[in-house]
Amino acid sequence: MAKQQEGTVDKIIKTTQKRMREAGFHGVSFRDIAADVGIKSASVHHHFPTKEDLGVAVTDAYTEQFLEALGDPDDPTRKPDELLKLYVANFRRALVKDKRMCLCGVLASEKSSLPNGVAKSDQAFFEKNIAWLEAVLRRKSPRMSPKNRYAEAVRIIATLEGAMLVASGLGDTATFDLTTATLFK
Amino acid sequence: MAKQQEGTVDKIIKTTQKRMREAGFHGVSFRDIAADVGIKSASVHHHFPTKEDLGVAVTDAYTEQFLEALGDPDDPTRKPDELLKLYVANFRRALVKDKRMCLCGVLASEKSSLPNGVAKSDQAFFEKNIAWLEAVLRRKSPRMSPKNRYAEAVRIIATLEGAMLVASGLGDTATFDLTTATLFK
DNA sequence: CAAGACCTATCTATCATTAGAAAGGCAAAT
DNA sequence: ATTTGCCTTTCTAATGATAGATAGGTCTTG
Repeated sequence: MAKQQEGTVDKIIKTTQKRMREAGFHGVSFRDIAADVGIKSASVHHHFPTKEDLGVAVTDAYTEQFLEALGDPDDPTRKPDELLKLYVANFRRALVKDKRMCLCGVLASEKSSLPNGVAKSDQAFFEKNIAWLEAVLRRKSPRMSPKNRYAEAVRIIATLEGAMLVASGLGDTATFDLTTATLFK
Repeated sequence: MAKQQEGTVDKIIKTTQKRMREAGFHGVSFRDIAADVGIKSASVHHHFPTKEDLGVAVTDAYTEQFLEALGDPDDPTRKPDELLKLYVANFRRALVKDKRMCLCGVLASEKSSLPNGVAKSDQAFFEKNIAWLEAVLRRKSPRMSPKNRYAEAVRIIATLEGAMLVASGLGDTATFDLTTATLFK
């Protein structure tokens, strides 16, 4: 049976993302992924020869999907404050709806043990998020210095990642709202 | 040769902590730990029969050591503001000096895949930290409501864990200072 | 028929875990 | 003081399960 399942690659990426957000890079195996998708592990290797390849693909897809949901930070039809609220809502959804940490947060916590390519893709997630936030802040507070803008952008993403982490550690997603309530003021 | 090495258990715990902070629970093996300590993996099992046992011991030891470094939050000879600065410094040291994430932050990010005992010990770390912060805040701002005190305590630890995570993701420890600079005001 | 997707089958390495033996320390019994 | 025996620690050796990865075949589609 060699049906070229239209979405096998997508299924693999989606399943891997889910599992890696639960167990980290080292807590996921080709066999588990294959079983979820309904194929054999050799078939996963056909699409992603090495685990590093798979990790990079999953991380990049996650980043792309995340940024796509945010949209253009310079879109003149949306106010900076709305965009920042959207940003928080995006993280909130990842935690409350998916019941899972941010993939790139999980990977960041085990970064020094990741294959090079995965570590690089993970870093790109943070850099792109910071760039998006800086763009919004440039519109919101044009007089803020670039240095302070960068610091504020980092502070926002750090607070959100931290809120997810602690909510996860406490096993209580309500903690996220408690933490992020005072993010902007 | 059956020399009862005085500190074998301590060495195992220390080595495991170091490795788990780099690679997470699933990224660590009995063999690696044994090799670091200079014994065989069977000997590690003698002290910690299962990986869950080892994980619990390491997490509890980390928590105890962490809280010990903080000291009594109600010590009248130390001002609340000093204690909060000490708290930040404690996290900073973990990141900058050890060049590693907080152990319990790493474990929190893969919590849903942890053995029950480890997940429980990890949660205890956060609860005890929050209790310590609440105690300090009770002295610093006696008129603050218990609910707000809790929220503020969670916000503090979340910001610190998030700052570590993002600093790790960016591969730049300076990010930690940038993020935590405006923690109190 | 050529290419892509998936398979069976297998490899080697590593995983956590266990059984059983050797070796040394310690203390009661001699 | 020496012997006896237990306790702890560590070892060798092996278990079955699982890891990532590969070779080569089969089927389907274009």
